[in-house]
Amino acid sequence: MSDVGRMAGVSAQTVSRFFTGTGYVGEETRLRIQHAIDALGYRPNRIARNLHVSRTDTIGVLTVGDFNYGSAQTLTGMSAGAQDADVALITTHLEQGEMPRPRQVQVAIERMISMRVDGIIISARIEGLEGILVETVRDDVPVVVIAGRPDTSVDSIVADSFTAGSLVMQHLLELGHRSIVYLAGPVDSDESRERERAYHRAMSRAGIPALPIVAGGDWTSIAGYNAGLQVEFSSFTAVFAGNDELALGFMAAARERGHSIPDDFSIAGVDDMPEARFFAPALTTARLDFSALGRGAFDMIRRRVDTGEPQDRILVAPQLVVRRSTAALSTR
Amino acid sequence: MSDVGRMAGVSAQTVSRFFTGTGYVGEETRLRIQHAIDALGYRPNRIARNLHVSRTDTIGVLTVGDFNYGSAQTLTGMSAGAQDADVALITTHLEQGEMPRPRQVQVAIERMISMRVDGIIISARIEGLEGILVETVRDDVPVVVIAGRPDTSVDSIVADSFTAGSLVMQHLLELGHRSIVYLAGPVDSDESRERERAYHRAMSRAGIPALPIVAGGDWTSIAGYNAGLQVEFSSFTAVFAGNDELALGFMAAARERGHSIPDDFSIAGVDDMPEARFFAPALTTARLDFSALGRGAFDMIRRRVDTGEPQDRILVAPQLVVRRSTAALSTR
DNA sequence: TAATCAAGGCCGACATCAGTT
DNA sequence: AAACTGATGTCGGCCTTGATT
Repeated sequence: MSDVGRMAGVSAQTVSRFFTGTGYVGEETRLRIQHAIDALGYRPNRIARNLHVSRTDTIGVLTVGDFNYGSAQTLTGMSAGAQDADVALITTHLEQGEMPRPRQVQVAIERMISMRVDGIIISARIEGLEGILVETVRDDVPVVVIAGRPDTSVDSIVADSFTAGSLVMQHLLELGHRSIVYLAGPVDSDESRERERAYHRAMSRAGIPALPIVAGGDWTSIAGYNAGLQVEFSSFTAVFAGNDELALGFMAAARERGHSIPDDFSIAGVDDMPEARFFAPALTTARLDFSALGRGAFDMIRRRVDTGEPQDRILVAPQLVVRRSTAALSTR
Repeated sequence: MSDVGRMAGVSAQTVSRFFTGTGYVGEETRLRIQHAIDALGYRPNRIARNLHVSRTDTIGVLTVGDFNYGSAQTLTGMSAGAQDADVALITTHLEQGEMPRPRQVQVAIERMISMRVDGIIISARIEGLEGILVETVRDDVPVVVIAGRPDTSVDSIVADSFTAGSLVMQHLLELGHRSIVYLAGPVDSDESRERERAYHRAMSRAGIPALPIVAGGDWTSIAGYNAGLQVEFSSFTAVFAGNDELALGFMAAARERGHSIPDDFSIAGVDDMPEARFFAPALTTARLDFSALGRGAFDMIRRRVDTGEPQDRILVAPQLVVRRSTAALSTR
């Protein structure tokens, strides 16, 4: 910076003013400085700046597990927000290994704080997160959590899985189905549990005994496929799948075993990933706008950073999309 | 830091040594310092550190366009590398809008350099990238590009689309197909063009006139679907789809129009996304290991940062996965 | 008085070198 | 000599104060 100043015949302080816009810089001086910057190929050092300034225009993002449609879209949404706000995202991605995850999370957060991020978005359900937050974050930095369960003390945003499940269940019930089974996602997923809760409530409200939950284990199509290989097809007429991928795998297994959809049973998922409408048959599903979710999370952390005030929990509303995989129960 | 020193009864300098591991710190002093750190909840400020140290342990990642299976997996791979190497990723995601993209890219790179990243990974084909690199990066920071065309002057890594295409074409030809059509991805995509090149070479080597390219427009299943609505089905017996998603959409359109696969025609894609094996029918495809691609890109930029030497271009090898969507040409 | 610019201190760490047991 | 520790200067900006036109 002093080089630039020297070349432009002014002090380094004036060059600083040139960049920050603080104080006055003469028109002619401004030109000379700009000229010197170009000539020298000078680039301001954000690090030095951030040492002084409290805000770094940087948000930390923590994600866990493989990117599926939902999490990738969520990240896209956050990135869009960051782009618009001219903020940099520092992303840390943790695998879902057997390693002591809480420790990893702690280390990751610790480093983000070390880098003086303005805020942190945690885009995953993490076991014992509250404890980590209390112990590690200690209000040093605002945190927004994208997670199913309303964590009491933290700002949070989430796709409304319960309503999504309710929409699907209502649809299946209206079609006349009574033997409905829930194909679950990961057991430790709030989203899956919320959808399951919707399942149970819908069943009990309809006065139908709930069927045993079919466990997928994770959100992948493979899990759905494996579930479909083991399940007893005579026990149900409709499947509520925790997400579209599970539904896809399940349908493939059903096909292999000689069952046709929706003639033999109906099936519906959650998410409405772009591929869902091209499944065979096209999948009925509850659409979730993950891009808006990510965007919302980013906006939320920003507001929190700006105002310092706690933010109201946000639920991203689902929308039922009816396609060919669900049909009225045939009276056979 | 000086607070910690004061509390532990030592100078700030000794505390610094405590963290960096440089020089000697007495056993007992070490304990006192650790104690003070815990008591004060002190966290070292990486920003201040980076002001001094040349390496920031930070890599910038630039991505463009929506996350599909490939790009999401690539990001996962890079993140895994970063996690292992204890490096932070600063990600910037640009939408594929009509905005003057080169300008956006330039701004994004400029900011990364301002943040003093150790290196930059550009995970996309970008129009006029070489110019931007020359003009903006100016050797200030190493760059690795994930892109289809061997950019002469830059380190690069890419999935071997040409071989992938060749594998698929060889498979289709061996099945007896001669009327094969290529369902293209984005016109400005090197990957799609490489696959198309493989198509043309395979056809000419087999002494068969190439059929007109069917344009998808982008990589999405919707593009494949639209193409499938317009195409003349009597003109081919096999389809080489630029990727799995295009194939999915195309199959859905074919189904709608009363064609069955692989009886009426065969189809194969590229990628082997996890869903591909559950398509109806299961999709033959050339598997690409995007996770390894991302991992390789990260390792490459690290080596470049460490050694300063140009890295050899890496091609990630594909692998043919034969499933039910392709069958021998029936002699009708 | 208003516009413009310079000097010096400081942010929080680290390197160097000198000093102490 | 070896193990340890402290003082000083520096990284590259920004802020405050004060001087100059």
